[in-house]
Amino acid sequence: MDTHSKHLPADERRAVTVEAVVDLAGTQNPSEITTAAIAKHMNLTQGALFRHFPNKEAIWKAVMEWVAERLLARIDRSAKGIDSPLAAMEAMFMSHVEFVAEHPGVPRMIFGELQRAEPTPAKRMVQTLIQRYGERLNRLIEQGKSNGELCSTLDTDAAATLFIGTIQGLVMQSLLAGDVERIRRDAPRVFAVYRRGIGSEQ
Amino acid sequence: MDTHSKHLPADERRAVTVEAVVDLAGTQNPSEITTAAIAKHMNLTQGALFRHFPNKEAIWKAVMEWVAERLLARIDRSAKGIDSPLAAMEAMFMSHVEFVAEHPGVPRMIFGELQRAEPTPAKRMVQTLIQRYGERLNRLIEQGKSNGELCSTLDTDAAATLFIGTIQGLVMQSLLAGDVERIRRDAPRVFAVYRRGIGSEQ
DNA sequence: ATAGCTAGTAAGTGATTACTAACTTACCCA
DNA sequence: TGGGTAAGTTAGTAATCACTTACTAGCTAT
Repeated sequence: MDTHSKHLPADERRAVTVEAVVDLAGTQNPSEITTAAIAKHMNLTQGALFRHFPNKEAIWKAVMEWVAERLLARIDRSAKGIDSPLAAMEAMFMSHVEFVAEHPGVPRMIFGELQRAEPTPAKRMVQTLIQRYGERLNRLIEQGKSNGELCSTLDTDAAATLFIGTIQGLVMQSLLAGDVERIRRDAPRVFAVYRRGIGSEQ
Repeated sequence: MDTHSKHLPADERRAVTVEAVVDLAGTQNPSEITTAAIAKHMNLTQGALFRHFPNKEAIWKAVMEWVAERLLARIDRSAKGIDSPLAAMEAMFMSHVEFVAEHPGVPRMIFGELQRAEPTPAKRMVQTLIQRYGERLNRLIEQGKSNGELCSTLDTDAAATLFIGTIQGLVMQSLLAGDVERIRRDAPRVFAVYRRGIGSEQ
């Protein structure tokens, strides 16, 4: 695992770099992560980073690619084989929460990237990530409506916005309390309220 | 209004500074707002800022004080005289949304401040702001439960978390679309889903 | 009117930043 | 086994940052 070999092939070094950034974002403000801090965290000199990335922007792009890939794969896997759209949404929610609890830096990076004024490559990556996320949600919600599991008069877009906001609210609470674990504990209770808001039964 | 008088009394100059920061945060990443940018935006030299604030941290503290004061006053005023707890919550929600639409930089500053690692004065101010916000919500939700307007088995903390998350979700959507106006348009539809999640009737 | 003070300017300072360039080390294959 | 290359180190660079200092302009009270 943590082979103490210095010289790593370029692709491995890039992967390690991405993980270092994700790691650092878990404990400090993403916008304050310097290339020196990244290098130090992976026992490398700062200059060596620029053998593998043309500039810092490219590092952020790679990081957001990593996030988009892993998060979408995770929620897809969690919902796979679940027939009930509502149950699939719950599985997506919980696996998303689990992902965030494992990588607390992720929601910070996403939000931080979104509020950039300039359309950086990393920002565009985040935008397509959330767009794809939204597509999956919309599909499930529509299925649930025709299925009868979800309220037939439900506003699909509003429900999708609220789904993501629900997670965002959990993240804020964990930031407030300075306690990442809290997000795992609160997630089922908050999702229960959300489910009631979109469900048909009662 | 925009008196072109240079020399301003200290307290007025501080107020103008705070407004400049709130303004700038509406169009650029709060963590990238420099003292030079602040000064330029208010037609002042950068050095002059330090006549009125000991350091940049103090500027941020003043800004978050401004936000906390105005936001809490706004939601208090909106809910005042409304007997129904649920109606009061809706009024709070809409006035909060209105506040955010007027000052799009506010949620960015709040989130940005929250994810600071060090407990800066500004961060503490945000924490007490959200704490007070939460108290008001908890009170209303409890009232609504005993009142019969809200589901009697509702998880109060979860409902409060989701209330804030609902707004956070709207903010994310507006950041994604790069369209602040969107938040006003979507707010009623998203709140309707939330209301269904906490309400008793159906 | 002018002295005293407040507010503003201009030009710095050192620290920190992303990025570079010259040199060195380790790996791999002919 | 030695030569070429990929990867790492060291010591820079210019730019930018928050903050300071020496000086100046303007308001106000005696």
